[in-house]
Amino acid sequence: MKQEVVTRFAPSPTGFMHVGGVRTALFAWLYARKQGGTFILRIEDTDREREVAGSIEHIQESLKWLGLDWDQGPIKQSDRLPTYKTWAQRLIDKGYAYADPYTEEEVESFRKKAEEEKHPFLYRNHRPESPAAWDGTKPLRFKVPAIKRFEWNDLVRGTLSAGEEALDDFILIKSDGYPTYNFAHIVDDIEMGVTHVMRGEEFISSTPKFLSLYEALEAVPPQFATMPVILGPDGNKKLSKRDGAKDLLEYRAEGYLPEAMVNFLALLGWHPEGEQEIFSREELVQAFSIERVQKSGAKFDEQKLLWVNHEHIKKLSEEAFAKRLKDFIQQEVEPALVPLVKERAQTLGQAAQILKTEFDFLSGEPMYDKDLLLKGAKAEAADVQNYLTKAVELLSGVSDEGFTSEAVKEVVFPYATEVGRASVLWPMRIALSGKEKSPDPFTLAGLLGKKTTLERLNKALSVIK
RNA sequence: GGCCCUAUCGUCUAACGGUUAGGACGCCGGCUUUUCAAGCCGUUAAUCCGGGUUCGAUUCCCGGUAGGGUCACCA
Repeated sequence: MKQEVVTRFAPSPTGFMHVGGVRTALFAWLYARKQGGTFILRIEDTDREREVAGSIEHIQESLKWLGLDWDQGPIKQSDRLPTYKTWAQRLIDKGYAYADPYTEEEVESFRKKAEEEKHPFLYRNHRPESPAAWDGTKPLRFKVPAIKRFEWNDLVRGTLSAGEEALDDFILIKSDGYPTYNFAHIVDDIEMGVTHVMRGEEFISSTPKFLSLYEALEAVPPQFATMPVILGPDGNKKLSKRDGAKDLLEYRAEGYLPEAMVNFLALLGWHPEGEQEIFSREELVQAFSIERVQKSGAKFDEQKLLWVNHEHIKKLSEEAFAKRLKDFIQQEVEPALVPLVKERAQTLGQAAQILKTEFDFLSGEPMYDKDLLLKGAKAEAADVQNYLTKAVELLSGVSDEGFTSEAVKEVVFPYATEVGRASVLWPMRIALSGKEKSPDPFTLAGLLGKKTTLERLNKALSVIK
């Protein structure tokens, strides 16, 4: 009988969605979807101090943006306190849990001493001989049943192991009545039937504790798949908020496409067979496999993210891109400009910027600068004047209705080629756009129409004089 | 300090004992109907070091080195 795959994403509500967490969520989601399994969203809100209001909405919005839908949840651990108490009681009954008799200060002094002696701190060295019954005012600690070496399989790393030092009597229930992560996540994974746990490297060293707890609870542990870390752009440090890591939704605000983000994140620490780089969400689901997840950490390279994003923009139809851009800038976009912006902008943010600063030639009255008009022209002012005059003359011969960019090109281009392209086309382009950077003069003329085109050319002529 | 993990171009990665070590991003250069963008073509660039095993190691083993993780009433 094949067991159905169940994965989960279990963030804590800190108000910040870092890309590392998102990538872990993505892999868990990809695997669940690929296997036709279940993906659970669970909120690990057992630390009341760190909880930030609105986090749960923030998490859900982030996942929705990326298109990572969940089948169950959000399940809040804070709603399940009685459950953890029940499971804790089982451990107490079996003699695998006891009340911690020490004060926080006392434990702290043990820790300090161990640190000074350069030994790892192990609470179990201070295990009380006959602890009082747990009344809920003191932390409840797990009594590790057997101090031994652990070895287990990781779907990404292969066989992993740890010595006895990794085992300790950790806290199950805090003195405020809330369970710790160490306890709650295991109870939940058991109750929710989680089969595959995707998680960060930082949990490798605590795995023996988890395994020990599974044994005490007589439950079968899930499969573990350790994800590689995502590192900051400089150095080898983990990408963190402190080093300027952005919240996921900041990328949305900058105009990245969710499918591009998913594509980029999937390729950070995973690679399918073959040399394809651009994938749709569905293609990723098809191609995904845990076996091809990378072991070593990967740097988050925004340059490549930009490229991936641009590739996805290029894949969009003009209509689709126009719709996204409109939604992004919250205003209508001149249809004629859409294809021009689409090939230039790597993000919707860039598109908005280009529209505002470079492609405003349709509306505004260009300001002319003689130096700029002549800058790229490989001819004297007097010659340029002659060329433009001739261009005006040629364009006057084109009918109003037939004044398309193709028609403009047809009459101007041969002439420009004859006398020197740059000498005609550069000043013409500047005359029409007023900008050093712009689309080509034919496109501009077609967009502006005959009347405006001629007006602008004449005005430029008067400036050159 | 203990325990643990990792190691191919600057970056993301391919090559699961035999390749001129491949691709992509970026960089640089060139081409294309002027600028910018796009497009096309091309150049540069890597197996951390030392031992084994083997006819043959990027690949397997051991040891270094480097980087990282962890040792919370945080997750």
